[in-house]
Amino acid sequence: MDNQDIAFILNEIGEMLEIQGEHPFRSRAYHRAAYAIQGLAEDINDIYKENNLEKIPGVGKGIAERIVELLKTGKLAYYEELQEHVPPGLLQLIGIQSVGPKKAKLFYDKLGIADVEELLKAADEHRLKDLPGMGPKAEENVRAGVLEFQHLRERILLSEAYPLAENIIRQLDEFDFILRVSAAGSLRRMKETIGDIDILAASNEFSKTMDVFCNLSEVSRVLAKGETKSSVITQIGLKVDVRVVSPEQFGAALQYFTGSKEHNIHLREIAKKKGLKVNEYGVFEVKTEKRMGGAAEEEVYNLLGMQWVYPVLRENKGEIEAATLNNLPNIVNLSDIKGDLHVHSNWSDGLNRIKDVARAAKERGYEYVAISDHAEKLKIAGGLTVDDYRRQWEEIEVANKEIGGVTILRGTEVNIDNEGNVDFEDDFLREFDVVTASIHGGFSQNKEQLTRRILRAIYNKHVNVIGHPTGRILGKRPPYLLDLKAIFKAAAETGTFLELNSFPDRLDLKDDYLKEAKDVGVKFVINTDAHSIGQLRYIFYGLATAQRGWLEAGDVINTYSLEEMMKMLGKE
DNA sequence: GCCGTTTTCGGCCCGACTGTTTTCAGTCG
Repeated sequence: MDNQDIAFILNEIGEMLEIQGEHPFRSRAYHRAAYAIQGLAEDINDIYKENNLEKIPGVGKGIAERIVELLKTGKLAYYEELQEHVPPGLLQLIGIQSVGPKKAKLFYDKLGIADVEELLKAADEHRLKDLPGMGPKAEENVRAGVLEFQHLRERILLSEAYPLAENIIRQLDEFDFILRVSAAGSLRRMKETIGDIDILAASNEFSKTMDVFCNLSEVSRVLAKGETKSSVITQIGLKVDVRVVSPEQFGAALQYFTGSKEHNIHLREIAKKKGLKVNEYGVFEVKTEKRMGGAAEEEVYNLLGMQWVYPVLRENKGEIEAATLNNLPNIVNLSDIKGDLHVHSNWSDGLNRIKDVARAAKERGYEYVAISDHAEKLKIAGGLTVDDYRRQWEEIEVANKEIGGVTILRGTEVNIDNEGNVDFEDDFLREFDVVTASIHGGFSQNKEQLTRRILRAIYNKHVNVIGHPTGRILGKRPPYLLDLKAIFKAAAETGTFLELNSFPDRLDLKDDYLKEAKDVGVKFVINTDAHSIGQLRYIFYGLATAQRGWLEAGDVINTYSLEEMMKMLGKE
C-alpha cells in the first residue's frame, strides 16, 4: 500500500460517511488527512516505521490507527463495514451534478439505486420525481447530470484549459460595462490539471454581464444562471463558472474565488480569531459589521496580518504561516530563466535543426541552450552513437560561430537501463557540457529495483541531471515506484540536479515533491524536453509548477549565467 | 475525527443558487 492507496481509501471513507449522514466534521477530517497524504513525497510506510504518522497534519490518533491497520494487513475492517452499507457504485452518484450525499442515500434507500446506469433508468421512467424533496425539475436535472457525467471529460491539462480561459476573458474584456475580469480558481493557481474554469468579473451591471457570458459561442448548455453567479458547460465538455461583483468587492471576491478551499478555510479561521469575518464581499469586523476593506486582494491579506500570498502557493501547505511571518519564498519567475538544458533536434527524434533551435532560444532571450538528443541505446528515438555525437559537435561549433548571442551546449539524454547503467564510458561522457540521464523503459520493476537504477545514475559522477525523475504521464501512466526520500538525499549529497520537465502532461517532478526535495537541499533545472521549437514555450508550465513547489531562483541552475552554471555543473 | 496564544472540550468558513417548499434543505465552490 502506498500513499495514493491510503489517500484513496481515506477519501472514500469520507464520502461514505457523508452518505451515511454522519457528522460533517468527521468526514471532513478523513478528506483532510487524505489530502495531506496525497501530497507527501515520503513513503507512508517509512513514516509509520519512524512512528511519525500523527505528525502528518490532519492525522490524529483515530486515523493513524486506521492507517496502521491498512499498512499491516492490507485491509481495514472499518472500511469493509462501511462498504456493506454504502455499495461502491453509490460513490459514483455523488460525482453527478446536482446529486450529493443526501440524494444518493435517498435514491438507494427508497429505490435501491446503487450505480449510475440504474439512476438513469429510474430518471427515464420518472420514478425519481415523487421522492420527498424531488420534483419534475430536479428529476430532469439528475437525468441531464447523468448524461453529462457519461460524456464529461475528466480533469483536463492546464495547457488545454489555459488558452480557453484566456479566450473567454478576452471576449468579456471587450464589453465596456465589464470593468475587470480575471481567471480565478485552480486555473489562477496554475494547478497541473483543471476540473473547471472559474472566472471573476467586476461590473455595475450584473445581469447584462451574465447575459453576455451565457451567450458566448463556447457555451453549449447553461447549468445555472443567477444574478451574480452562473455555470455553463462548454462545447468541449468543460464547466465554466462565472461570478460578478461590484468593483469595490473585486479584491475580496478574487481572493475567495481563487481558493483553494483549504487555503480559504484556514484564512477564515484566522479571521475569526481576530474578530473579523472574510467573505467574497470584503473583510468585516464581526462586532460592528463594519467593512474594513476588500477592493484589492492585498487588503484582505494585510488586514489579517499577513503578506499577500501568490496564487500559486494557496494550497494551505504552510503559505499562511509563512505570510504571517513575512517569510514567503521569493518564487522563481519566467524572467529568471536563462536557458534550457534539454531540447531535442532532428539528429534524434526532434523536428528542428540545431541552428533553428538556437535561433528560437535566442528569440526567447536565453543565454544558452543544450542540445540533448537521445543516446544510442534508445533506438526507437533515433539514439546517437559516439561518432554521431562527434559529428553533431562539429555542427554545434559551426552554428555557435554563425548565430552568436546564444551559446549552444553539447548535451545528451542518456538512457538508464534496467540495471542502472547509462550509455557510454566515463571518458566520453566527460566530453559533454551536460549529461541528463532518464528512464525510458522497465517501468514494471519493483520499487527497490527502480530506486537502485536511479541511485546508480545519481552516483555516476558524469551524470549531471536526472530527467523526468518519476516518469509519470498525466492521465496515462502513473509515476514509477520510487523511494523518493532516498533519491532526494542522494541527489543533494552528490550535487546531482533533478529535472523539472515542463511538458504539460509530465510536469515531473511535481509541485509537492519539489518542495520536499528543496527542503533537503536538492537543486533543480527547469527544462522543456522540447522536440520542436514551438514546444520551448512549455517552460511557462514548468515555471508555474516550480512556483507551486516554492522554488526560488537560487534553487534552479538555469537561472544562473552561463559561466556560473558551468561551474555548478563541474565544468570550468 | 482533529486540534490548541479562549489548549483536553467545544468548536470546526461562508454564501449563492435551485427546487422544493411556504421557510428550508441540498448542493456547490
